[in-house]
Amino acid sequence: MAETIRHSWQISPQQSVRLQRELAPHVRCTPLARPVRTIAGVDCAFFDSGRQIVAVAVLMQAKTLEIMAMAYAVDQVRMPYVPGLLSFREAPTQFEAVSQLPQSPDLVLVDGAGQAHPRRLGIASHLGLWLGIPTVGVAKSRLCGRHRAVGRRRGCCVKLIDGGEVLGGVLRTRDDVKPLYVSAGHLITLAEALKWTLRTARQYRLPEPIRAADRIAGQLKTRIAEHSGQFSPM
DNA sequence: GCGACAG
DNA sequence: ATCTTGTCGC
Repeated sequence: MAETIRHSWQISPQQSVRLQRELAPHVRCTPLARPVRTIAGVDCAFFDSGRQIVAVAVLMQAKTLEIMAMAYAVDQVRMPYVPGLLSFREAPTQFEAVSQLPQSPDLVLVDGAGQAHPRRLGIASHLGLWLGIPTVGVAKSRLCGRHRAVGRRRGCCVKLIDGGEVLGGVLRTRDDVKPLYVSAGHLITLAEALKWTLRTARQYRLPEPIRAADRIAGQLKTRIAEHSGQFSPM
């Protein structure tokens, strides 16, 4: 079975970069080892003036996208947002949320990069190493790499290249809508990552698992803030 | 030194 | 990410 990684999340930016270089070689973009029957989507929202973070994990039936369960975790924000070091800010809480699900997902869709990262360890890959299960990185914008223009129709896709290697695919999930930057996270191939991203993106740009997690996180931050005596005029 | 830069 | 109503276009 896949080995999992454990380390402290509270380290300096310099140590974070060193750790990423150390962990990247452990990521495996190999074919899915088992059929995907359940898929989870994870996303975060910030509140309390950016001092707290809530991560949500939504479990769905892979075929019907019916929601089976939802779990969340709240934490104090300990790291600022630094391009390239996003996982040190959001992954700890996301890991906790996914761990709270009643059952382990066969695949996890993460909002952010996977292999399409300067040091090949975007948040999807990093979270995958911690969970020890397949993950896909689905970013709404580009972190690194270059690519040609993407066809305007749903399903059109072009390679995202950096340093001579294919890091991911720029995929159009809806006609004439800004494409998504998809890359393998861990324990999955790029082709499979693209297939599952397109397959779960029905009538919206984002895959349903991530979209559901995003929406629920937005509702939760407001509810949690109100419950903890913060200002919420009207 | 000058840009670029997931969420 | 977050602050936020209406509005241009198909």
